Amino acid sequence: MINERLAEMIRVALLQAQREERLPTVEIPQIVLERPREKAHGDWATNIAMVLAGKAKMPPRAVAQVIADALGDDKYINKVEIAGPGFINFYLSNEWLYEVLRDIDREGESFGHSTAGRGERVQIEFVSANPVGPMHVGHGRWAAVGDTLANILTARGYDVEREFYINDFGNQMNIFGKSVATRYVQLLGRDVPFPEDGYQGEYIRDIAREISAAEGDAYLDFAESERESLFLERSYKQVLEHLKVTLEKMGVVFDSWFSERELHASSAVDEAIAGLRESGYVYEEGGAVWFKATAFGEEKDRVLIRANGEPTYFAADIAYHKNKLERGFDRLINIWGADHHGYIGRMKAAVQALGYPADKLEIVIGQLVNLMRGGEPVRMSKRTGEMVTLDELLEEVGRDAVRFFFLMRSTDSPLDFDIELAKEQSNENPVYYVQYAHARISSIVRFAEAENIDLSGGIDYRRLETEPELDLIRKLAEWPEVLERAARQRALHPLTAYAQELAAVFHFFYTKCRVVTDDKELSTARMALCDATRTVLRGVLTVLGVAAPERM
RNA sequence: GCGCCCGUAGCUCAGCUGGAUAGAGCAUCGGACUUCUAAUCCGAGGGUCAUAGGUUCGAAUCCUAUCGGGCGUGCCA
Repeated sequence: MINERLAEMIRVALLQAQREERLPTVEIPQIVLERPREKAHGDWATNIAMVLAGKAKMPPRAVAQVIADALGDDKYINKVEIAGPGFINFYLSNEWLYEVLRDIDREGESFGHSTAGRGERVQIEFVSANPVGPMHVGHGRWAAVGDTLANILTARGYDVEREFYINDFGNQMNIFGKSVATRYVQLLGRDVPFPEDGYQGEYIRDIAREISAAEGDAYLDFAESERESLFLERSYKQVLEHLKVTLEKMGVVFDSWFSERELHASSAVDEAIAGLRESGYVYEEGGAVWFKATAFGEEKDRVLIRANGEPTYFAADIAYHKNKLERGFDRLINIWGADHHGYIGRMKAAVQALGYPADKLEIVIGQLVNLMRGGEPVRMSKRTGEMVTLDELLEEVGRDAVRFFFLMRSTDSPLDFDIELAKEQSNENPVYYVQYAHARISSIVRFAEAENIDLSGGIDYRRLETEPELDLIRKLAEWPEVLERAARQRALHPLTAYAQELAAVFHFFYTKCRVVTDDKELSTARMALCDATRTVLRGVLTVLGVAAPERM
């Protein structure tokens, strides 16, 4: 990228200046290039002169002057300027901008992608909702975040796998079976109390109703425990299928579904504990089996097997992570809700106890979604029965807006999602703003083609020379940097921000520059610019999982 | 109590490893369609960056303290 090229030029200039003794021979720090906020300050700027001034015992501007004098000519640099307290500002030539358009034309939607990940195997585990009911809105956020993170890491050259960990073991499953069974019995007229900790949601009744509609009272005289376990299996399957359908509506497809039950069934949990015991990180106390998390700087040790002989969720999770690590991934990324953040330390401790470096496991913590309806908070608990499900949200707001909204905010800040607002605002929605830019370009391209303007006969990019045109190309040129940074920081909201910026710059260009004119050469060049913009816009929308409509 | 995250415009939020005059959207007000999509564009108002110190050429950004908010701190999952 051009900033790397500039940094290298500066480094060469510094070395030369030092050789010529115009600068004292001090160690050269990392050369940082940044985009100035003010357009008047050029395309790129560096503060290197100010950083060096102290060590060199020279005024910053004098250092800057020496560096500027030592810089060689470059066809992509128009002008170098010293400004303010000692910034060196670089103004790029239009030739460089035209080169960007050629890159986009050559690379298509993969413009901005790279091979930086070198095929490293990354597994992202996300959503992992308990299969005891429909997904709530928070799950939708993890789905969007995990899927898009997977998309951008793929674009950066990583070999990414999406996995859903099914928590289909333990107490909440039993309660689930008991809830359905009770509703079934009630439905058939028996006055039995609903379990105090049972799931209140209407969907429990729906499942019970389906069973009774299909098979009547066939299960009425079963022993309670038998009925419950039968209904549990049946309902579990149904809910799992439903999860997949909902995720598909979100545009999320998992490569792998991993069942917690399998761990227990295959004695993987016992083996994991045995392994830790061999390494000396397990002891017994008070009838329970403990993991020595304190050996890794944790505040306290954690129970693996309760005094009643039941393994904890943590024990299963250790076995799960052991399994993942043994599958040969170079890196594991888990996306967890903020309510799990106290869990990170002990999980990383466990990873180390298993003999792996702690940073092999990376946890992306996301704050939760506060669902609102007309300004009133809506409770999200599975037990209230009145929650708004992800399905309903998708139904009301639509997949594109849902995904875009979930990705718009920094993952580690809580998200207020007001359903009424999202519906009312649908025409003012940022997602429509971006999609409209795409549709508008498509319309222009259709019109231009009808006017016999085509790009196959060669394009003279030099005809693009006004500020709205050049600004648009500059914005296109940012995409690789945006993608790189988002992937590195595991942050998605810069992607939606960029999509909006690109759309805005295009809309401005549209009002200033007519594409189809009497000047065929100019029309062709502008058409090429529209085409490049559309290509990049598609690339952005693709990683976001949002549609790029041809018409609106 | 301790740990993590957070406090920026009326509202919702950006602000990258410290940089030049703190930004965007919404909302408010005022303009722009005989011409490729007005779901668009242009302009205006709106800020003690929670508070107080510190670090330095330079702080919304780093450090400390205080105030305020969220989450966690299970032999739950």
